[in-house]
Formats: sequence, C-alpha cells, structure tokens
Amino acid sequence: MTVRVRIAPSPTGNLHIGTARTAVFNWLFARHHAGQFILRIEDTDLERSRPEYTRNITDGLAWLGLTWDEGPVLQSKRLDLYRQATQTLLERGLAYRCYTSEAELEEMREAQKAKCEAPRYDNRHRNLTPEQQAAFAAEGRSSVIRFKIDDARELCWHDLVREEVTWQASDLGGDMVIARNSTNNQVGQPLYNLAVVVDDIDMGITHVVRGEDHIANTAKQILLYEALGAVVPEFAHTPLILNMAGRKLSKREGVTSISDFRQLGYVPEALVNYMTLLGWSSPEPEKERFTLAEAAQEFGFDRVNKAGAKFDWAKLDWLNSQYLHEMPVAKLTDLLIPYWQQAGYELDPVGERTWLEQLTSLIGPSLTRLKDAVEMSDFCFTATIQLDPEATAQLEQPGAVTALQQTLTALDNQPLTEEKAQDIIKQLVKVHKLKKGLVLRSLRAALMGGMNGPDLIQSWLLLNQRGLDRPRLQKAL
RNA sequence: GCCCCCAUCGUCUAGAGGCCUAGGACACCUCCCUUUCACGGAGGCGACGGGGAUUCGAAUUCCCCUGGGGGUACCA
Repeated sequence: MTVRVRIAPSPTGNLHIGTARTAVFNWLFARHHAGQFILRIEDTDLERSRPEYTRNITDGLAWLGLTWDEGPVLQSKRLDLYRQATQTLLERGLAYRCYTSEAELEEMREAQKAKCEAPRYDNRHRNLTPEQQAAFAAEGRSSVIRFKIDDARELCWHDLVREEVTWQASDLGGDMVIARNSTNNQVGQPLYNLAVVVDDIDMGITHVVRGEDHIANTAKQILLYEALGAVVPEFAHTPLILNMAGRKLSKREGVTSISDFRQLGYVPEALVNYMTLLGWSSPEPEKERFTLAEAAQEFGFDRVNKAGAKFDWAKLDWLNSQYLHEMPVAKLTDLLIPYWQQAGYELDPVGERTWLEQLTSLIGPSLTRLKDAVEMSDFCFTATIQLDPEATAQLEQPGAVTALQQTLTALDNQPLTEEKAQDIIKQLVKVHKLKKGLVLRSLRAALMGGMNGPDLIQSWLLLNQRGLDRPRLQKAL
C-alpha cells in the first residue's frame, strides 16, 4: 500500500510555523516511504477564509521545498461531497436534525457549569418524532445536523507517536454538529470533522499526521469513519511547538508565519532543518545539520518526541548563519541584492556585480540573517556617514590628522590595490613615526564612521572603487 | 471544573536495566586567532522534578504526588 499523507491548513492566516512543521513531518514521512504528499486547503469557514492566505500558504510551502504531489484541493469546491455524506448519515439514522437554539445551548451549559460538570450537548433532540420536528420548523427554528455519539463506546487507536491512545466517547461532549445551521431542512455548511473525514476517505489518505491538539478530534473522526463504512487510517499526533513561555505558539504573537521568517532573512534550508530538529532526532544523534532529502532517508515517527518543544531563536539563528557562511558567494549575493535594494541603496546588480560579490565576501562570515547585511554594509552605500562618539574621539588622538592627511596625499587617481593600501600604512608608520594601531584606527574612524566593522583594508578597497574614500577622509579632517 | 497527554543541562535533544562519573548541539563564560567587530579554534559551566515499589543493579519498568501542556465551538 502506498503511503498517502496530507497537510490540510485552513486559509485563515499566513502559513504558520506550527503548520509548516507538521507539513515537514508529513513530507518526510511520505518521501521516506516513497509515498505521496498532498495539499488540501480547508476553507469551509467562509467567514474567516481568504484567498490571499491560500496564496501565502502555497508560496510558503514551495519556498520551504515541501513540494506536494497533488493539490491544492479546495474544500470549498467539494461541498456536494460533504452534503452527500451528511445525507447518507441522516438516512442511515446515524445523524439527526437538532433545533436547539443558541440561547438554549447557552442555558444548558451554564447549568452544567453550575454543577461542576463538563459542558456537553445533552442529546435532547436525538429522538424527536417527525411531528415534533415539524413543530420546531413551524416555529421558524433553524437546525443543525448532529452525528450520534454512543457514550458507551471506547475509542482506541495505535498512534505512531503516542502508542496506545484510549478515549471514552462519553468525554466527547455529546452528539456532534457536522453541518451548520440552516433553515427549511437544508443541509448547512459542513464542519471541520465531517469534511476532514470525507476528504481523507475520498483522497485515500493512509496516515493522518497532525498536531496533538487534534487528539480529541481523532476520537470523533474514528466514529465517522465507521459510520461511513470506511477503513480507519493510521494516526500520528506530533508534539506542539511552544513559545518561550511554554505555551502553544499561536498566531498573533510576533513572528510566527513563514513569510515573516523569510522577510527577516532566514533561508529555507535552515528553517526546515530547525523545524525537523524540533521534536525529531536522527538515528545518528550527533548529526544535526541535514537537508530535507537527507532527513527523509532516516525519518520515522519512532524517533519523534512526545513532549512539546520550545521555539529557540538562538539555535535557529545559529543554523541560519551556518548555511549562510557556507553558501557560494554568487548565490549569497543574489539573495542579498533584494535586501539592499529594499533598503534604498543605489546599486547596479549587473554592472557592479564584481564589486557586490566582493562586498558579499567581506560581510558574509558575519551574517546571521540576510537582513543583517543592510546594516553591515551601509557604510559603503551611504554618501555621507555620521561619525559615532568613539570614532570622533579616535580622530582627536594626536597623530590622527597627520595620518588622514598623508593618506589623502598618497592617494592618486589609480584604483587602490591591497598592496598600495598596505604601502600607504607602512609609510605612515616609517616616515611619520606613527603607531600602526593609531593609523588603522584613525582610518577606520574616518572611513567607516565607527570603530567596529569588517576588515579595514578590504572595506577601504570597496569604498575606493565607489570613489567614497577621499571625500570621507576630507570630511573627517 | 471535567477529560487527555507529557516530564533529562537555560533551550533542543541522546539514552529502550548494568556501556552513565548521563553524551551532543545552541546559549553563556574563559582562552587562542585577529592591533576593531564578527568568523574560526580550544576549554569551562550546566540536567535525570519529588516520593515509594520491582531488581543484585534504574535516567531507563510500575504506582502516587508535583509541575507543565493540550482539549472541552454551529473555528480549524
């Protein structure tokens, strides 16, 4: 049997890191078993679903390299399928119309709460006679469709991550709504649990891999599989990604969407590597850096943890810096150009290619995120620079003025070379009896505006090519 | 409230009864490299939540407690 798994995000927000991690596990499992990975968009909540989020999700998955074999399948285009299934359940007497109003449900729940009981639907409309139903309808009441849940049942399944899982049907909250409110005995919009099961059956999903926040849904869904006469698939409930406070990482808490990470300058290789490491370890535990394809070779749910994992920016940063440092200059330059352009820096991506690559080689080893390049390289894009207090202090040192003056005199109209720059410094030390440290620091202060930064000579060479070194020396004087 | 799950360094984890004086990675600290900052290199600090039980022997098995998380919708 070919493994068929799916990632089923709902387009109510941008691709979330938690969804992406679930996608990673699904993808790895599919590839490990030479199976299929399918993308399904769960947009049955018409109120909250938006097409731009669907776009964000597909873009994000593609960017991460989580290529899918089928889809995207849109649930909103398959409403007939869910309606048919609901109809079948109704006909088989496994589901029924419930006319209980919102206010009545509320009243019921409050009464339960007052008695310290778990809130649950009391199945009050399970056995309505046709006459009673007609009477409710005549009142103008709308109805939902509920699926009968036998409280005596015990649901058990072998979870690929959590081993044996048992759930009492009586803890499921009573007969569940599978189709939304509608009038005139129509079948309303399908709800999550119904749509998922109908699709997973229809699409031949063999393994349902999702976050552990879905465990209670799995119990409900097993009942639906049975009612629809389908084979129950395998389940794997993966641990959640937690924030630093240890809570489920939710949307609306800073950076959580893949597009945000991308914008900040994380590369997909690092991000997927990190997500894979969050909850899974290679059989070769020392091996922490790998591509998706490499991880797929070894992947299995037997090595997925049960406990949730806190999201750690420091480790992600480290992984990202490793990928950046190893990247060929040409590729890194390609990635950096958009960031420079976005920052408003004037550059010619083609005409200045060599210069840009030199700049990339210079700052590359210091990069953690692509976006860092903006600040790190502003010294050679900005026409005029501000001297920071340390630089100002440096230029007030005795001898600093001489160093700058003599450097200016030594500069001719020929392009500066490394040898020449070294020579200028050597002369200053020899002829003008200046300390080399003073010369270097003074040049740094004048050329870069601060006392920290990349290699001085290389930076100077870059500035010289752009004709920025002389003006800066003059201005500093 | 009720139901379920989980529990090793600050963080991610290795560990399936003796290989554990508990290993690795990130972070942190120190030193080296570098007359700057990074990068890189070498060291260091640092954990089995508590209590019982089983066993010759328990981080590893069982029970209780504690702690943490998730769920409890006409959201997904």
